Amino acid sequence: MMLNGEFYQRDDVVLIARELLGKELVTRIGGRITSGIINETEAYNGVVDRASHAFGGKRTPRNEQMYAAGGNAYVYLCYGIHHLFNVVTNVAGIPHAVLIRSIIPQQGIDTMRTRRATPGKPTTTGPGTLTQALAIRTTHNGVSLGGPTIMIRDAGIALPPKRIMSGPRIGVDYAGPDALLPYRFHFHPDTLS
DNA sequence: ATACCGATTAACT
DNA sequence: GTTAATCGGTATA
Repeated sequence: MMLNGEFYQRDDVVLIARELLGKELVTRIGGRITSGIINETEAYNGVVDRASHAFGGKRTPRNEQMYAAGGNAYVYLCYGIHHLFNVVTNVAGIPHAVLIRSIIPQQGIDTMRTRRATPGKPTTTGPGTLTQALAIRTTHNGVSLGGPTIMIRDAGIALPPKRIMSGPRIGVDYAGPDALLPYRFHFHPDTLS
């Protein structure tokens, strides 16, 4: 059910990004449980990836969590506004991470709508909006993904490889040749029953 | 101490 | 399609 170190601490972050599709991300924050099925991810391949915060072995107070053992959260602020949620992978010392870009709402949909407070706009599509819907903030940087605050579990959803699409990552044009790598994975919400 | 910029979003034209 | 919003991280001094 709940994903564990065996899942997170593997070496292939691109494979993990693909396998996180269809898993359920759950938070229990502010006394409310909210969750959604992950349907878009991006892999960030550590020191050799120009798009990664840890490219070249860079280590700062912000990205320190990327160097922790796989299975916890790396949350940081982008554009001064948006809290972006990443899953740390690989063993301690190897700074791999997977950015969660979109979920399909499951539990606590009313709560998520209230938190978003922007009717007519997607409630959980986009890395900044899903964190708002789930109430994930930079204060959750470093928390375990085994709960009790944030959890990722296998909801038993089978995704045929045919439904999974891949392509270049979003907003990383500055990364030169690495901007073209097919490290983004997603599937269309309609293909989920 | 100061300046520049970003793994984005929403509200515009 | 364009652009303002908004502030921590990082580099430079």
